[in-house]
Amino acid sequence: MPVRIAIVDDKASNRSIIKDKLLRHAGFEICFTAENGKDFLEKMKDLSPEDYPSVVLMDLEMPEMDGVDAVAAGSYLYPSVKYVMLTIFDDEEKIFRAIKAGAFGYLLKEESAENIAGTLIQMNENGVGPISPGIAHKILQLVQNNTVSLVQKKTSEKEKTPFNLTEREQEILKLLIQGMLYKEIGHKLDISPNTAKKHVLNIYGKLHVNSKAQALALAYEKGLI
Amino acid sequence: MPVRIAIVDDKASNRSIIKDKLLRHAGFEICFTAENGKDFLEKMKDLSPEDYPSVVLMDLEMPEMDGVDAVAAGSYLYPSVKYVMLTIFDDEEKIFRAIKAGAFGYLLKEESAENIAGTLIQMNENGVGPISPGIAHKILQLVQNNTVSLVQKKTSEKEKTPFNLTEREQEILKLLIQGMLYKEIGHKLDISPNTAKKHVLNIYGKLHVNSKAQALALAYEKGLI
DNA sequence: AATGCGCTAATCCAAAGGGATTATGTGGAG
DNA sequence: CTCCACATAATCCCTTTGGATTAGCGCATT
Repeated sequence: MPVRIAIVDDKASNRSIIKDKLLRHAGFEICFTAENGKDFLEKMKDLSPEDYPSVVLMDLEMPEMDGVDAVAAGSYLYPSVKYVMLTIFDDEEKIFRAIKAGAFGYLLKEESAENIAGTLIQMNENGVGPISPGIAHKILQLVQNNTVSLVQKKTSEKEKTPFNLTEREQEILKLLIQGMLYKEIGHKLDISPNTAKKHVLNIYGKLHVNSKAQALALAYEKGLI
Repeated sequence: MPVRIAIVDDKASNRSIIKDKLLRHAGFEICFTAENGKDFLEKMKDLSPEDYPSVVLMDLEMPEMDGVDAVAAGSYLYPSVKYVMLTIFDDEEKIFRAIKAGAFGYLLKEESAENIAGTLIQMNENGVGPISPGIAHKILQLVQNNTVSLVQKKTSEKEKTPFNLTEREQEILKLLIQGMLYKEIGHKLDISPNTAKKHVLNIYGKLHVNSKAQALALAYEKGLI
């Protein structure tokens, strides 16, 4: 059966360009088009469930109601529908908000202009949300830049020891990070400063660094503090 | 110029399969291969910077040192190198940790088996990290499932000069934080190591600390990185 | 009993760091 | 013009590190 598509964009020219592209391929059926988020939701309300589109291509920037809000509402009201953002913007904030709102995919127009149909077919085959490489890269950067963080760890994760540091070594790394000297560490832990030093050097080996400063930098950067 | 590639995988068969695939295309040069993270880091240590690979294809599951740790250390020690995870696993936790550790791309072996070369070429052309659709989808789900949250970075407008450090001193503090020696700082800034040292000692005075480690700790704590 | 690993400890040596001080050149503020 | 802050540079002296090595002890696995 054909894939039922809805197109939401405030520019008539965009709507028709996309529509034409899709109709050149068999297997697509344009369900309806809308000019903005509000228009989309109203048109959805008039449909009976069997007439719902299975995919909505949604522009982000629109008057009346933008794509983020439309997806937020739509993914709640019609959770069976897949919402794919199709926009020229790659602003991190927008990407993040759209995804949080429930977007199933996120395509940059220029990246996929020639390939919307192919992308949608692929999506329909393997159930994986389409994401432009550029967007995926942006998301990856979001994660890397610590602008994003893992909130919950699910199961009782065995909390892997970073770099195979032993407990003692982690303990000593913590003191190292506080700027303590070997002798101070030794005194603090009631061991010889020589031993403290030995541990520290062992840590260097595991971290593949060769100075306190490098160890600290690595520890901070990788968050194994 | 050819793209210099290193391959890190514990299975010799995998290494040669990947190697063969790449060598069938012009424009790739296999820099070296390694059996695990430790092996990789050791081989890197023996290279001069001009011999560094520009891309490292890294398996995730390896004995001795796994891909996450290797990338964590590698992305710190050799930040110019791009690390692409190439694995059969798509566990969310692993994806997240690998990305946090500094992975530039993340490919599923089965998805890209026929297409590693193409993916790498694309990456080299547009500077965008390669990510398998399946992985991108997983990341998107991570964001959606509230397992991840946006951490608002607060950017203070006032741009306070921390601790009355001069511009030069801040510049030097940054290098200090990267774990550089006096002589390295001196070389980097084209000044005498003695001068570098003088600056560092002046910084200590202003920060009221008396060692690199303490300075770093304070710098990180106060966020004047 | 033997093996392996982690924690403890020590020693020697060379390199780097920390502290104090002195000195020169420059540019801006008074 | 002079004063002062800053960047530059050097020297002396002592402490701290980093690297390599050796070794005993306890504990768990085999």
